[in-house]
Amino acid sequence: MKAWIGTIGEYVDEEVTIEGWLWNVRSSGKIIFLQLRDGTGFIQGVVVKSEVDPAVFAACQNLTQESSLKVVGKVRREERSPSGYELTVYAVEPIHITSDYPITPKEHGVDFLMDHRHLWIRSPRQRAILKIRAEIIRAMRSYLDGNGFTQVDPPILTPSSCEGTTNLFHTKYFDEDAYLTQSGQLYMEAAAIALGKVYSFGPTFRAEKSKTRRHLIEFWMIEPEMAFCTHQENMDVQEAFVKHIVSHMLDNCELELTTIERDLAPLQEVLAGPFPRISYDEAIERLQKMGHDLKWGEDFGAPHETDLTNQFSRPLFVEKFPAAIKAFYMQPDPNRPDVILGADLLAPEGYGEIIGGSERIHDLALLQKRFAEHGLGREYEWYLDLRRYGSVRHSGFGIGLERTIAWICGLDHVRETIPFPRLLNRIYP
RNA sequence: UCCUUGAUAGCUCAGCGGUAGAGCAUCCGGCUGUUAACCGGAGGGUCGUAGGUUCGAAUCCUACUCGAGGAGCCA
Repeated sequence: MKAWIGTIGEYVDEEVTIEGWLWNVRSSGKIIFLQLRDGTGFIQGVVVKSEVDPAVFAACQNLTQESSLKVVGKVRREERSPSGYELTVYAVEPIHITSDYPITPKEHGVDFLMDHRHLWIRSPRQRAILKIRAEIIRAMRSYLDGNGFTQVDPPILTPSSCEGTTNLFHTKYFDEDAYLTQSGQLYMEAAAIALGKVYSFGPTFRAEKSKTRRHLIEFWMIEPEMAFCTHQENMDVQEAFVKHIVSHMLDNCELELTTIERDLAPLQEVLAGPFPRISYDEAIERLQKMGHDLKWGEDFGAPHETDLTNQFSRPLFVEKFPAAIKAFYMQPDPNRPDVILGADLLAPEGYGEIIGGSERIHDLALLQKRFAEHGLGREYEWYLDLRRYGSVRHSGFGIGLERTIAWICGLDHVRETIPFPRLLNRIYP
C-alpha cells in the first residue's frame, strides 16, 4: 500500500510502499540505515543483510545521497527514532541514482547555498521554514477572511511611485513608462470605500541597494484597509491579527518550529497580554536615556529598534511619528499637526518593524496640499476623487510577510524565508 | 553609495616571504543500531583576476571582480 511519511503513524505493523529520496545513508557492513524523505516527512529505513534478498542489500550499497527510489517495508514503532517510527525494509527499487550531489550533510557557506537554493530547499531545515511560511499565510488569510475582509488584488504594473521615497523597477508599458509596484496601498483605499474592509496579498518590488538581513528586492506584503476606521481601531486590529498568527502557528506548526530549534517561550509570551503602545516622543526619550544620540524629528535606525524592543517582551507599537519623516498620505493628529495618526509595530527579540500603519488623510484640501509638496501628478488624480465623493475616516496597514516569518522562525536573515529570494545583485537561481 | 571583512581541493577552512595542508565529500577496504556514524587507504589545487616588490609571493603592495557583515532607506 502506498503511504506518505507524514502520516506513517496510521500504518504501524503494516507493509507499505514509500516513494521518495535518500537524503543520507549510513552503513555498518551488515546493516544499512537509509534516511528517507518524501516531501511530507522523514523516516529511517533499516536494511539488515541477513533478513533481505542479497540483491536488495547489494542495491542498497549503491544508493547515494538524493537518489530517488521506491522502498517497500513494514512500519514499526521505534523509541530510538526521533519521529517515533522506523521502517524495516524488505525491498528497494532505485528510480534514479544521483552522483556528486553538491549539498553534503556538512557545513556550507551562504554564497554556495544560495547558488544551490533549488537544491537547498530539500534540506529538513529549509523545508520546515517553507512549511511555516505557507502556514503563516494561511493564518493571515483565515483571520482576515473570518473578520469580514474581502481580498482585492491591486495592479503590479503602476504608472509611478505610490510613496515616492524608494527606487522603483522601471519597465516599458508599450510606449509609456511603467514601474513594478512597491505598495498597493492607494488602490486599497479605493477598494475599502467600495467594499468596506479589504486586504491585498502579493509581491512588491523595491530597487533599493539595501544589503541587510532585513531586506529583499522582491517581497510579499499583506495590506488591509478599512473604511470608518480610526488610528486606535487600526492598532486594535493589528494586535488581534498578530496574536491570531502566533496562536495559529503554536497550534499548527510545533513540529516545524521544533525542527528549526525555535524557542517557543517568547512566542507564547506574545499572547500573554496586551501589546505595549508608546509614542514616538516617549521612544526618543527612552533611546536618549540609553545613550543614543538621537534628536526629535529623526527616524529610527536598526540599532534603535533593537534596543527599544529589547525593553519589552511583546510586540511594541510606536505611534505618532513626526509627519515630516512619514508618508504623505498619513493623517495628522488634529490636536498636534506635527505628528501623524499612525504607528509602526516592532517585533520583539530585536526583529524590529514588521508593520507600518496609519489613518489616511480624508480631507481633500489637505491631500491636495500634500500632492503639491511631493510633486505628485496627474497619474494619481483618481486618488483625490476618493476624497471628493463620500470621503470618510479610514485606516490601514502593511505587514511584511518575510520579516514576520523571520521573527516567528527566529531566523537571522530574511533570505531563508522565501523559496527563491531576490537579493541585491542576485537573481539566480 | 559608504564602512568593515573575505576569496587556497567539489565543500568548510588552516597556512601569512623559502617543496600546497586538514576535515568532510568521492573511490577502495572494514564494521549488525547508526543519528553531521566510525576506522584504514587512495586520487584531487596555475592559492579570485591583472599588475608590481623580491634571489624567491598563496603569503607583501596596487587596481579590479565577486561574496559576507553593517550603515543609510524601508516592510
